[in-house]
Amino acid sequence: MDVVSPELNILLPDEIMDTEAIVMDDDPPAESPAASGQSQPSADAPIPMETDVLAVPEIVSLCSDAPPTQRTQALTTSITTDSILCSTTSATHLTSGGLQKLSANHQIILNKVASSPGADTTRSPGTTTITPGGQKFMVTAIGKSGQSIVLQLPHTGSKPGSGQGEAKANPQHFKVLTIGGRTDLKPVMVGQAVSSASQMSTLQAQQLKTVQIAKKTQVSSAGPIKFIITKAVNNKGLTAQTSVSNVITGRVLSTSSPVTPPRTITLSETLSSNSKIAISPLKSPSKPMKPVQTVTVGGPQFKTIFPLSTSSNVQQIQVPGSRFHYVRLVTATTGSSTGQAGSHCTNSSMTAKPMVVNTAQVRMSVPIIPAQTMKQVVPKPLTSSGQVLTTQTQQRLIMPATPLPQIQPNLTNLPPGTMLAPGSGNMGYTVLPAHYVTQLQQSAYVTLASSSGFPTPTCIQTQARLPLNGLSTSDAASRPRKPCNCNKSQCLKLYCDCFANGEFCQSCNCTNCFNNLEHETERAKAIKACLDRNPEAFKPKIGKGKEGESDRRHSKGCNCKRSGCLKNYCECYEAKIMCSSTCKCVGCKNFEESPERKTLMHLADAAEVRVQQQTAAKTKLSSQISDLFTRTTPAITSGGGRMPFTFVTKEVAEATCECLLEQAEQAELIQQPQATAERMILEEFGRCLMRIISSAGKTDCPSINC
DNA sequence: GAGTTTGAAACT
DNA sequence: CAGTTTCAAACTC
Repeated sequence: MDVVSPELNILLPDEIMDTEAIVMDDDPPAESPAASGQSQPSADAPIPMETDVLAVPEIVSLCSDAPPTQRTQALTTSITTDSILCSTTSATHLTSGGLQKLSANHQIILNKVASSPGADTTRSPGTTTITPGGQKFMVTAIGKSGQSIVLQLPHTGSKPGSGQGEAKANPQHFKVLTIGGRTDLKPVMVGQAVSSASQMSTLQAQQLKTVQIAKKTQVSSAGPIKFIITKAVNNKGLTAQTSVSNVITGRVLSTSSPVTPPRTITLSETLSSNSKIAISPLKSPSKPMKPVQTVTVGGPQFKTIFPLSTSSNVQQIQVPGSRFHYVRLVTATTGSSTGQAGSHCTNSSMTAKPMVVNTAQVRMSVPIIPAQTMKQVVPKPLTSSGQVLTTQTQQRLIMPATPLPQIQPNLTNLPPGTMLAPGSGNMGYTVLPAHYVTQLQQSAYVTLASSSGFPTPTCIQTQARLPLNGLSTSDAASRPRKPCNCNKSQCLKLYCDCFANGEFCQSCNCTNCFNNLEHETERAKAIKACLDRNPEAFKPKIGKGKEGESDRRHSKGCNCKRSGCLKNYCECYEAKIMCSSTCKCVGCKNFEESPERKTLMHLADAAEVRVQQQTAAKTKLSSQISDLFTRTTPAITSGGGRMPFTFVTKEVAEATCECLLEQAEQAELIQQPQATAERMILEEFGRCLMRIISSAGKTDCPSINC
């Protein structure tokens, strides 16, 4: 997968440097006559915006692809807010047409049409459509209390051959669409989808697809509408959810009149079978959100890329108990400010939820940090005045529209999972390590799961990682990160293992460390410098060898001269691989038939065996000691007994010594050899011990009689 | 723990 | 590209 999909790039040129969001409503004219009445793009505003409150109820409809006779129930709700923020994680390429099918099995077209009640919500161009077979779509309005919208897709027969089998495998496949900013997400089920709250548990257990649209209280009609749809799509349950998610930000058409053109939000994507979508409200009306603007681009390198931000809108966040730095990404805004940085994301249950998408084609990940769970350490103002703007937030764009000559050519060479976040540096990006993403996601999941009243079974997910310098994903994830000890490199050169592995320094012993978010500018520059020197600087050094060769081999090969490639100085040896033809080492002994290597291996094996034996012995000894202590404890507690050392009193010791001396005198008296004398003494000592032990539990003061 | 060795990375 | 320097990890004592 391309880092920047061509479809996405189509949208980028006008977006890259401004704060406009991606329009998600421009269906192809041929297919969307309903959308033809939308705000017409202009030179100044190529992307229609929707900013005004609708005076007329809007119809949010979800229609299936089924024939008109199988129309989806359309629920009507009055939407009082003008902007919608959604975030979506998906493998979808957002096209200008707003639709790109990746699979026929799961297609979701979410369409919001501003029209009077009763407007035709059937499957017509520009209407929301969900077409997985037998899936139900639940829409919940959270912008207004009690205005939950539940849309249910009729359990129509799936299109022949388009995932029908999958639909059968998961006959109850729900999708929840929530509109508004209400925090207490309690979807109301209508129709045959789910009729009671008690059924939500069932819903959770099943494949749940939730599309939740957070609506912002309408403050102004001038600003662009934020529209982020967040969807987490899992593949085949909760296990092995290696995925990448994509957040697509866009705008809703702006309407300034009650008689507005149809407002259409079209989100199209293809979901894998058994996929799940977890959508979250991103803000509440009372607390304007900070749009977490993230764009993830997945691919072989599992990149997560955050869009360029012209302002320093990265807020560093320190999560107590976490050894990772977190960063909150906040979009620049143009409206008034509240000065409440970091307090706008109010819905912890669904806000800033890392979404994981797993599709057959791409893997993307977008961690969106729940603001409430994080302690902001170094809030970075969105504006020069340090104020956080809360109105007319402008959604930034996902990916640069035009190629970034500085970064983009090297995007594929960043460390696995590298995330480019808006930064204040010259590059405008902050490269976040892969582990940050995972850790951040996991942390967010846990937080969300614990704090959310909304079902979150889909949130407990894990993210597989790509190999990290030859380590398997599990190894890379589980291995204890070795703290670095850098002094002069500021941890911004490849000397630093943390930096080289794409990690931030954390709990390291380094001095003058710049490998953290506090020095994002320097770090970004350093990364760029490294990539300039070597475009593959952050690629795993240990990769697959050529066909017929060893599975693992050093990409560059080592250059050892003195170590014989049998010490950890050698990167090949360190990676437990043998040197290959790519190595330029001298006196290499790290090859298959090398006797030195075999000897070393044997020694290593022997050492390992010894370690295991020692460990076993220690374990056994500890167990015995524990057992001994356990046996003596009852005597101590129940019989008023004493610890063993308490009855080896001074008197007892003196008596014992007297016995031993007497025994020695006797041996000397009978002129026994020294060896015999020693044996007699030791035997006497043994008898003394036996008497001490035997009398310990009987009397308070054991007597020693020779 | 201090000092040495080593080789990758960085620099020229 | 090659030689040199810098650097931090590995290693030794």
